[in-house]
Amino acid sequence: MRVKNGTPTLHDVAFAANVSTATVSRCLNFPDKVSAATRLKVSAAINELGYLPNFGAKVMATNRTNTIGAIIPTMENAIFARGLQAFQEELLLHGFTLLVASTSYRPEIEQEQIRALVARGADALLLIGHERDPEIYRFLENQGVAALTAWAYNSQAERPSVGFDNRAAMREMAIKVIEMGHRKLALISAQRSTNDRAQARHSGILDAMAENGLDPNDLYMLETTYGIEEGAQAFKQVMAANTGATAVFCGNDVLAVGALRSARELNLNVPNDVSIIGFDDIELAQVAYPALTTVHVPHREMGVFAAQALANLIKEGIALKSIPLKTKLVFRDTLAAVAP
Amino acid sequence: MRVKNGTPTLHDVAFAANVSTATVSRCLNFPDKVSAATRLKVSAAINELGYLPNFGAKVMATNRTNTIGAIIPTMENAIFARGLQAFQEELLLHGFTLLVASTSYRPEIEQEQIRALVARGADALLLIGHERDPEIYRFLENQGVAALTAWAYNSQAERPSVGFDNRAAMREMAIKVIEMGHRKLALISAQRSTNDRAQARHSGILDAMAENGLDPNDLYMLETTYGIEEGAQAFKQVMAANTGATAVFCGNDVLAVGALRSARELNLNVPNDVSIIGFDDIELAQVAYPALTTVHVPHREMGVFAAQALANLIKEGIALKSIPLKTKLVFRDTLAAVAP
DNA sequence: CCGCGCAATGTAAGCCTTTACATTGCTAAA
DNA sequence: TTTAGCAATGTAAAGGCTTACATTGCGCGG
Repeated sequence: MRVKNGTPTLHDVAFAANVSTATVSRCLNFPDKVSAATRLKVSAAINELGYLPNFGAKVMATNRTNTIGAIIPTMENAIFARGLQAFQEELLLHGFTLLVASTSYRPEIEQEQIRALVARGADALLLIGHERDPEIYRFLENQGVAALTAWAYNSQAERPSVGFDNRAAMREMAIKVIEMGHRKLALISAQRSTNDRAQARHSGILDAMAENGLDPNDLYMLETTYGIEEGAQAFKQVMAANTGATAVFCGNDVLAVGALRSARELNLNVPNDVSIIGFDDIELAQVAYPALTTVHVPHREMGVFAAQALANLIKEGIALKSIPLKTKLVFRDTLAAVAP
Repeated sequence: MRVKNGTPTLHDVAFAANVSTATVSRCLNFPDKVSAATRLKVSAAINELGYLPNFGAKVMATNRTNTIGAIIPTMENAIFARGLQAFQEELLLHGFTLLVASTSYRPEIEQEQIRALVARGADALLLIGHERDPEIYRFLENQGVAALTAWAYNSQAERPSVGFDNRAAMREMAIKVIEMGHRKLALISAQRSTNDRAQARHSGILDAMAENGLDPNDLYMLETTYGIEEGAQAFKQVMAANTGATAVFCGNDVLAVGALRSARELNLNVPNDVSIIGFDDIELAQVAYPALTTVHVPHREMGVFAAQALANLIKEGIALKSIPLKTKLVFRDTLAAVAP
């Protein structure tokens, strides 16, 4: 008997099982279209030969990779890592594999990455936030690749998204803070120009101020990049500015934890001298000392819903639709009523 | 002029540019094998048609996806998220895309995932730790898919790996601890049966004890799963056991942070009543209060080296070889000399 | 002015599956 | 017994790229 050299193909299996390639293919993809006897013969042959379908050929024939791409700023940020992990787990349940790319928060890079993942055959994409060059949406449409936005929800947005209303969430927190007697507020924000979540959170505070008789122009705002160190620096600047702020909002928990550290270094008591408020409720928030008051975001849920929506789209053709998720205020130890 | 309906193919581009498909292909893959004039014509045609190479066809023809798979326990663990992020960034520089799968620390699932990623056309794989059914290595070999192990380095291991010597690192830390007068030690470890890193760290402590006249049998050890809460529980058990331990090692920073919380709840002063030592040096370690003494692991470096090694293997055929990385003890505020 | 050698380009086979359509061989109704 | 209908299986085309090999045409040394 002649020994084949390369990896076995469908043909080899068909030959070994004494059936046609079509039958083998059916065994693999639609087992109940094949009689039990043949199925047995075929699987025996497959096992014996150690056959594994050729990925490229399969893609070529079906025009489908069963792969979904996600493009996030960075996995080092726990809020993305957590959501992405849930996304991946759910994807697996539906038979999809996850392709990951990251942008380091740089929009130009996101474009490149979108093209790269489409070129790599992603059946659909998960993106973060709405802010994006319209041209890239045209590109996706031309290529027939669906995209779902996550980590943000905006009822006005025309594109489907799974997420929460950053503006409403921050507004809710700000209202509480103002109710506790704080009149002078500050915000340490992420870069708003390239981050619609940061923009929305900022707007939320402004909303709350306006609704409660404070002048939104009085909000002392400062932008910085992501990181504990950056938050620490920013907090020092806020204090140095002598605005009399009694509550410092931070665009995310990481910045807040940095602020907390600076407060300790400046010998400021949190929350008695100054309140610090985070956003996201990642692990850090509980571990920080004092434990951080923050806005809880259902990251895992978001990942799961996103995966389900995308899987349903690809497998069943069910159109994407937006799914709003609820945030929750978490009061821990860094927010206190202002001293009378 | 007839308008084509579907997405444009190489043929269409060739026709539009009035050259052969081979020339277009060369333009894309070996631009300097083509004259400047043709290159121009061709790129004009590509732009006009909005041509994007068909992924499946390309894979089929080259038998290469330019995709590398990584299988990690979970992205929610910062040590993997950070390394994976660096891995992905470096991969991108070399023109590869990252496919991610996770195992939730379950070995059976890892097997499945390895097969899944190979079936999805991964050109090579990144795996965590050495512990693994030999059969799966045979499978990888048969499929011609290389695998590199990371997050662990073991000079005796026969497979190539990029990582650090967990045993030596923990031993070094334990020696310091013992030098500071600690005689009763405890360890809160991750599950050793499925985690060779946890095993190695345990052995490292045993080594240090034996070398310093302590009886290794006196180490009070307790295994638990990953999580702050789990660490907190475990710490309470350690204290309840009344072993008189003055230094509690933790298999990782997350467990250590949990232990720290429990210590606070038990009104134990860290480090005066009890020292707590972590491992990994993730962000949490600096943020914890008191800041955690721990072993710093170069996660990003590890990811970068792993990506380089794999890229070199696939593109240049340079064989993988093991790369040992250095850890560093980081002394912060949770370790103190034992009171005389 | 000839012809060699080389750079540029073209031709066409091959990569492996899926699947529309064709065929076969039954069962069961008439 | 005949045959319609159906389940099981087979045949072969299609899918779009890369690349070995063939061809063309030009420059340059002799």
